[in-house]
Amino acid sequence: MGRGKVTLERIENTTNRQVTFSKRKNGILKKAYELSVLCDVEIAVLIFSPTGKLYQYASGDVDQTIARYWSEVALLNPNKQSSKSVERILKGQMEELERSAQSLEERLRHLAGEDIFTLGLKELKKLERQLKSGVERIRSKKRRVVSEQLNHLKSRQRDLQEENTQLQKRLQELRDAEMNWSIMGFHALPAFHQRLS
Amino acid sequence: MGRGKVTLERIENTTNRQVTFSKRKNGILKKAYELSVLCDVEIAVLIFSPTGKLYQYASGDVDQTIARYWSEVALLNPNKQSSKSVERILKGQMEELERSAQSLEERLRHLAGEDIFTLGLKELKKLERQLKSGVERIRSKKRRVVSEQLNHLKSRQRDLQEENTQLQKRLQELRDAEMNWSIMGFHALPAFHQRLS
DNA sequence: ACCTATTTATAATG
DNA sequence: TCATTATAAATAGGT
Repeated sequence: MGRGKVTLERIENTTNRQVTFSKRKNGILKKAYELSVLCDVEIAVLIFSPTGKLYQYASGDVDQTIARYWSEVALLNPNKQSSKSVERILKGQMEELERSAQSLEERLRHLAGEDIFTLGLKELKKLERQLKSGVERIRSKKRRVVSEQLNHLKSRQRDLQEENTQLQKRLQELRDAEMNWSIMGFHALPAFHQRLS
Repeated sequence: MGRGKVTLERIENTTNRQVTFSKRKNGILKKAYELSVLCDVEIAVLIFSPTGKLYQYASGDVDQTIARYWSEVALLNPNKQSSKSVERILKGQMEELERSAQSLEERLRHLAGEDIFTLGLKELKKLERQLKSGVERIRSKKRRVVSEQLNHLKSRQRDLQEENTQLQKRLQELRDAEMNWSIMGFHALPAFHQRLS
């Protein structure tokens, strides 16, 4: 919508691209706001400009929307929660736990209902067994949740530690390079480019 | 854009609201796609329909974009209040789970008490004992492990993340400074010393 | 779901 | 970056 028709590919002219970004970003954020008001829905938009700046809109709390997203995704594919974020995995396991607790409760409701006086001893013993195994299932799930939480946090921690080490190293290299320039003049500048890339 | 001008308030007619939601949702997702292509930017859109269904678009990986959002937000407010929100939500769900387990236990106790005269006394008492001790074991273990170890690890993780953010920032500053020298000559060198210190 | 009158977004331009 | 305007695109209301 404009004087020329748009072709759906990266705008090569930098200025045009930035101008278009600015305009369309505002457009999307406005539309997101309108949708949330008109239709009373939860929406979150995250945009990172070419220069890395963050623009966002959220009808409510961004974090809450993200949490909701995680729970939804965890429900949709319970198997793919492998190497993703800690919170997402936690959330998925929570949902699983909740489901199993719910089914147990359902069975309890049944048991506590009017049928209880009609049922014979055998049936009641059977229900007892089911209850026991249900509780045991929950217990083991909780155990698994705890151990997986710890494992994931530990591995995340290891990753961060590793990353920190690399960053420190990089920073030291930059300091070394800078020192070389100070001492030797600026002939080493190209080396700086190499170290940075 | 349509035959009538739109007023920015919740559409009360349910059918209209759903139709409008469907249309505008598609519009926003399309615009998000176009923006990502035209301007080569990272963007993520999360929409939850009135019925709770999730619609989304992300130029790359949603989780990665969310991760980038976290790091950016952490950089903007160093008081790191944002990441606590997710924790709060998860904690709330933990507590909900705990409450549900508690009510489960109560129901079991109640059930056992009522049926004590109808059924085998010994067996029911045994069941109750097992359930009580089982639930209590779960609860205490979870309390101990989650609130202590996990809390500790999470705070360490936050510290590391914070440190990483600072390091990244520092690196970026160095890159910026280097770029200035390339462009403007080396007049800015003293500033480099300041930035490093 | 499809149509089309209208509104809205925005590309080009100054 | 800001304002204008011609035009493309989105969509409200209707079928």
